[in-house]
Amino acid sequence: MMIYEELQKRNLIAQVTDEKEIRELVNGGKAKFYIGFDPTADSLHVGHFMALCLMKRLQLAGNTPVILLGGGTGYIGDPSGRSDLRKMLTPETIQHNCDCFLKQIGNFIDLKKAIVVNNADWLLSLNYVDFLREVGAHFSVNNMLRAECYKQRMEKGLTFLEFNYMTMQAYDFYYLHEHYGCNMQFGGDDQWSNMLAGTELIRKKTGNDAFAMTITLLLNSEGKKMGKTANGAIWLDPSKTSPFEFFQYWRNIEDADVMKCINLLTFIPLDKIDEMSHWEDSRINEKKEILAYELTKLVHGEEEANKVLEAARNLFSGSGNNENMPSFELTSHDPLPLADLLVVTNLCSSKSEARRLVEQGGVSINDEKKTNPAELIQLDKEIIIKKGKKTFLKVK
RNA sequence: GGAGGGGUAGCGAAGAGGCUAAACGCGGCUGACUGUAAAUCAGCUCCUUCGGGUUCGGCGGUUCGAAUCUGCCCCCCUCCA
Repeated sequence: MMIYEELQKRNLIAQVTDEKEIRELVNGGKAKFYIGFDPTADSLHVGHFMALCLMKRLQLAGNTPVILLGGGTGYIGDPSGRSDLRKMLTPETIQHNCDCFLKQIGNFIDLKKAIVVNNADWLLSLNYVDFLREVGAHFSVNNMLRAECYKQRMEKGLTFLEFNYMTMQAYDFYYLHEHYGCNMQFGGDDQWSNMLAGTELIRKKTGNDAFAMTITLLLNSEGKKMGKTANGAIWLDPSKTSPFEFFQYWRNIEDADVMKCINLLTFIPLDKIDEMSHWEDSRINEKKEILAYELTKLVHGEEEANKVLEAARNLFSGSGNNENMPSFELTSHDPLPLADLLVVTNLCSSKSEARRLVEQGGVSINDEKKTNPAELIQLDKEIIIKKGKKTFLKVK
């Protein structure tokens, strides 16, 4: 099966500008495609992960990826899909975030066979009046305001700064087209208007065709964005989201979302996926485990995935082996009241919360339920704290 | 620049001088039931040394007492220019 058909089968493709042309380019390995990553945080998240997987799939099929770090667009902030103004980032933060991104991207993509660029290199030195004449003249404000990404903001307020984001992204595409022969752009479905602006700009300025394709947004069965928890995004950086947490996130997704995620996110061959979709309902947990394992392997490596899988199995089917359980190292081993211990180990964010949790019977230590938040806990040897049904922590 | 309407907990939204750490809904957490799922049911949901402390865009003022009244400032929305 050709790569384009595989992407289709996996439901990865949301929208395309020209299906026939894109199919030919991609299947023939002739696509030089770019995906932009704006440095909004110091780690990539699951949304980026999908884009990177797509990049990897296309790279394996012989196409050339162009990784665009948004060192310049990070100064503006994309209003798409946002209900409020993004916080302005300092130049130092932007640089730091770009560095973090590139390091993580290198874990997925063979950078030797890819082109890495940073739009700071051409955006930051633009001359305002020149830019308005060269690029601004090709944009219709009337059309821009009709774009979905701005419509949402027309009520809540949109700054001129953000309004220009689309022109920047379009210019990126044009620049990459001119200097690197880039003929295609991929991105999240919320980027559609920005991407179209790019293909139009290229056509107007050069008469050439360029193409755009968006990736399906990862939504759960309730239509909400996946890859987020109450505590924020699921990060790919192990120091921000531990491999165990990462694994558990996928292990705990709803039944209705399992096959969709396997399709969209894993590299499991389609015939195997087809077979899995015919498994009996009773094997649903097996599917979840495969999903969690495969993704952990992709993001954190096979060794780590094996450890985490084993840790999860031991914890939930209770063989007693806790070697790979998430752990926390104390700096002091003096006895602590239980509530304080929960705060110190980051299991609770305040003592009040800790106290409530204990009083509601949500905490046990070494399998013994604790109900007194003031109880002094001896810490001279290793203990295992269980919070709720699913959170385990080895404290040493 | 002018006129009007707003800013209350993670979000939505009541409250219009003391009975308010602030109704209600969503979300989140814990417990029960389960399959580490969903649905359902029950409890919890600012911090605390459990005495109290700090909150309703910000800084002042009035008052015994302010989320509520008041002055200025910031931000958002609608209309006018």
